[in-house]
Amino acid sequence: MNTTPAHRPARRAVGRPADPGLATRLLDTGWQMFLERGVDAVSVEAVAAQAGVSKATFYKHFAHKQALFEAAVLREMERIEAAQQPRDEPDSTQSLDAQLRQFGIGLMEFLVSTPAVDFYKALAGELSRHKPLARSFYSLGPGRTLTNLAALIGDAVRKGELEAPDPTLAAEHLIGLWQGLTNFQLSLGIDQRRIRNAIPARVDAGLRVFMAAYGRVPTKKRLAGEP
Amino acid sequence: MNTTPAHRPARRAVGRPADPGLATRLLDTGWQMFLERGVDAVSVEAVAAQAGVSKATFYKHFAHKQALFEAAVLREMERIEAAQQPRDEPDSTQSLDAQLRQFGIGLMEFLVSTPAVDFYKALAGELSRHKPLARSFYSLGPGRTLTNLAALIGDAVRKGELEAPDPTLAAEHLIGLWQGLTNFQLSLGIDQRRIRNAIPARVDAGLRVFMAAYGRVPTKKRLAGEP
DNA sequence: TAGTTAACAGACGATATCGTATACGAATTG
DNA sequence: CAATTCGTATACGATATCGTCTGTTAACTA
Repeated sequence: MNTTPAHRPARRAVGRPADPGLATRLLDTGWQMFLERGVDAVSVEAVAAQAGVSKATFYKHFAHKQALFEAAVLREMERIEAAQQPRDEPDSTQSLDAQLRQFGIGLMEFLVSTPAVDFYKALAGELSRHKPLARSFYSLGPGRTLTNLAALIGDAVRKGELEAPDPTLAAEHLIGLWQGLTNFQLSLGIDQRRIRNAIPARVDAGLRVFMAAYGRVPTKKRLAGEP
Repeated sequence: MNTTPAHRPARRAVGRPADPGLATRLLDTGWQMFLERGVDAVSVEAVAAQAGVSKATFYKHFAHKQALFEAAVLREMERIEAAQQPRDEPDSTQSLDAQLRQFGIGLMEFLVSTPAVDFYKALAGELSRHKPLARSFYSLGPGRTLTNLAALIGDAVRKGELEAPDPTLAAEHLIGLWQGLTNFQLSLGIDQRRIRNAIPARVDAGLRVFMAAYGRVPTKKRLAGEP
């Protein structure tokens, strides 16, 4: 049965070896084209050509065009999940303020990043029809961020550093403060650069407002917007 | 030349009168189908059939399918603009708090409404490629709201009711507090109903945080989330 | 009633894309 | 070299949709 020894991982070493990067290349190319022109507007032939591959070869890797799209979405979701790991675990030796700041900067930098924006656009458009996918994206992305931040805030409350009866609501407030109207601007393709540059200031300003409301000691000294 | 008296508004009263609601009906039907299935996935024939009209008749009203889409977008933008008029002019005899509350409830109810959500989905998806349209939507919708709220806050600052060095930033903060993560939830089709029901509570909670930070007298008595 | 215009029904040619199928070239192992 | 597997090139049938066009009926005015 096996042409290879049983203790080795089964591998077919006969014949021309498969191009190892092909599937990835197709995913990359296809995803990018889908984002630029929309799924329906992109033909399989075009994707194949762009990836330097014949149409027949494409169909050896993906059964339908739709399969390519779904695979690309899944891969993108894995990336989003991976990007969340390091972001959401702030250095707990730091002060609360520094931890929140770090969280905010990580979050905003992620939200502004091209993959996130693109993914969100695609999702809002094509995938609001795929309810299950949309749900799992929410709990994997925004939902998870909310949970993590709420946990951080909850800890601070227990330590007496914050006063927040509902940590989840507080977390949502903080995220809202950071976000402002950037969600609109980003998904409409406006001012991406300016937003990116303003991230630290934006995070600080939001944090000051947050602390004024939720801080244990009312720290209303300097207001957001002034040195 | 004129078959009608010159002092009358020119009207062609000869022949079978055009169905007055037809263009509107086509716009309604088409827009709805576009939102449900996406522009490319909807055929002209399907739109015509759904509107109870033959394909030929469709083409007498719109040159292309694209023309229908663009016309529908423009109409939707006009609606959005119209919906803004009454919302953004709060009763100035009321207290600041009441005015802001009114503004927030109006805003959130609008954001949650189906037309707004649908339009936003469509825009993020299909129209992020139409830069000019996207820009004008932003300044007509979110941008305008921001301006109006900033003006309201600026007035309050001049009256000594608020302390906000940068009213626009303050306005963005307030909107962000109100919005929270609803933008994600809405455009992903999650929990629309729950969000709608929670609007007043959400607006109040956000407002309390806002006042704690920007209020002239630190009003940090009861925090958001507790009676 | 005659003239005129709106709308209908349906066929049409022109494309475009899908997914498949066929035959050939390329790379690798034994 | 022979066997084998990957990929290429390209043609193919099957749809599907586009936008047009023809001929007919409906509604209304003068």
